[in-house]
Amino acid sequence: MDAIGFGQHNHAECISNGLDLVATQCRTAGLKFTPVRRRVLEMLLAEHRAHGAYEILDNLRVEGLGSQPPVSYRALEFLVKNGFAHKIERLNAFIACAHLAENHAPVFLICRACDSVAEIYTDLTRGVLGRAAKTAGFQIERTAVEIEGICTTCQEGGAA
Amino acid sequence: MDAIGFGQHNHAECISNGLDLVATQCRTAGLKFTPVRRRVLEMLLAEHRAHGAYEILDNLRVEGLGSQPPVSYRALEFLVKNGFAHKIERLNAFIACAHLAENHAPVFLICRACDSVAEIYTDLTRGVLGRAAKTAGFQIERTAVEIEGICTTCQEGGAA
DNA sequence: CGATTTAATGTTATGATATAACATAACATG
DNA sequence: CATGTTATGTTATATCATAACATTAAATCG
Repeated sequence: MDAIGFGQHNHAECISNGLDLVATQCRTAGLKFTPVRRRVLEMLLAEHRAHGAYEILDNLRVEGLGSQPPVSYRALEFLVKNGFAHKIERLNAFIACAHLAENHAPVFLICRACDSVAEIYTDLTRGVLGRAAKTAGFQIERTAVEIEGICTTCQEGGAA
Repeated sequence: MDAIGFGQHNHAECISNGLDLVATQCRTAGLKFTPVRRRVLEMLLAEHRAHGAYEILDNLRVEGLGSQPPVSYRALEFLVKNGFAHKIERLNAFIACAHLAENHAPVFLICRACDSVAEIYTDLTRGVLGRAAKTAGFQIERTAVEIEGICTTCQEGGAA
C-alpha cells in the first residue's frame, strides 16, 4: 500500500512519467492519445487533487484547444474509460490515476481541508466486501470507495 | 451482514417501522419530524432504490407540500444529516437508511440493471482500510462505498 | 401573555454539472 | 480515392444544487 498524494515525491517526474506511460499504453492498445486528451491528462497530473470538468475546460479554452463542455467531458471520458484517470463521485471531479498500468479498484482519501486526494492501492473486493457481495448474490463490476477526512499535513496545520 | 434491498421482507412493515423508529428518535433527540420531512422519508422507504431530489419534489408538489427545489433538498439534508437517509454519490440520489438506529459506515450495492440499491452493514474502516488510512496518517471522518454491478434477480433475468 | 429569538418554510433567481443531437473534419484501410 | 470510423466542433438543453432573502411557526423566557 502506498498513498501517492500525501507525502513526498519528485513531481515533475511524476507528470512526465505519467504522460509517457499513457502514451505508450495508448500506442500499444491502438488508442489515440490526441492533443486534447494529452493536455487534459497533463492538467490532472499537475496536482494531486480533483479537477472539475469546467475548470479543465477553462484551461483548454485559453489554450485554444476547445471551448464547449463536450470537449472536456469527452477527453475525461476517454481517460476514465481507459483507466488513466478516475472520477471522484463525491466531488464531481476527476483525478489522474496514480497506479497506471496496474489493474485495480481504487480507494481515495479525500482531505476536506486542502482538497488533496490520495489514491491508495487496496483491493477491497477481495476480503469482506467480496464475501458480502457474494452472500447477497451480487456481481461486482465497479467500485467507488471514497474516504473523506483530514490529511496529515492539515492535521498538523490545525485545520481539523 | 444482511442486504436489505435484494431478497424478501415484509415491505409494508418496513415502511411503517422505519417511520415509527425515526419519529421516536426525533422525539428523543429533540428534532422536528415535520410533515415534509416525514413524507420525504416515506417516499424513500417506499422502494429500495435511490430517489432524485427532483423526483421527490415532483411528488411533494402534487401533494401541495412544496414546489421549489430547496424544499426537497432541505428535507433530504435533514434526513441525511441525522442518519435517516444516505446520499448515493454515484447517482446523485438519496435512499432511506436500512440500518436506522445503528451507528454505521454504509456500503451500497447498486444494480445497474434495475436500479435497486442494497445497503450492507460492514465496517470497512476497521481492517484494511483503517490500516491504510493510518499508514497515510489520514484521519477518517466519513466514507462512501458504492459498489456497482448486477443483483441476483437481474442475473437470473439475463439482464447481465 | 407578549416580546424575543430560533428554526422551518416559501420563493426567486442563479450556479454548477452533464449530455443529447447533429455537423464537420481527420484518419485508417481496403 | 471511396468508405467506414473515430474525433472534434457547436448549439442547445437537461439535470442537479444552492445562495439569498422574505415569511411563518414554534420555543423560550421575562
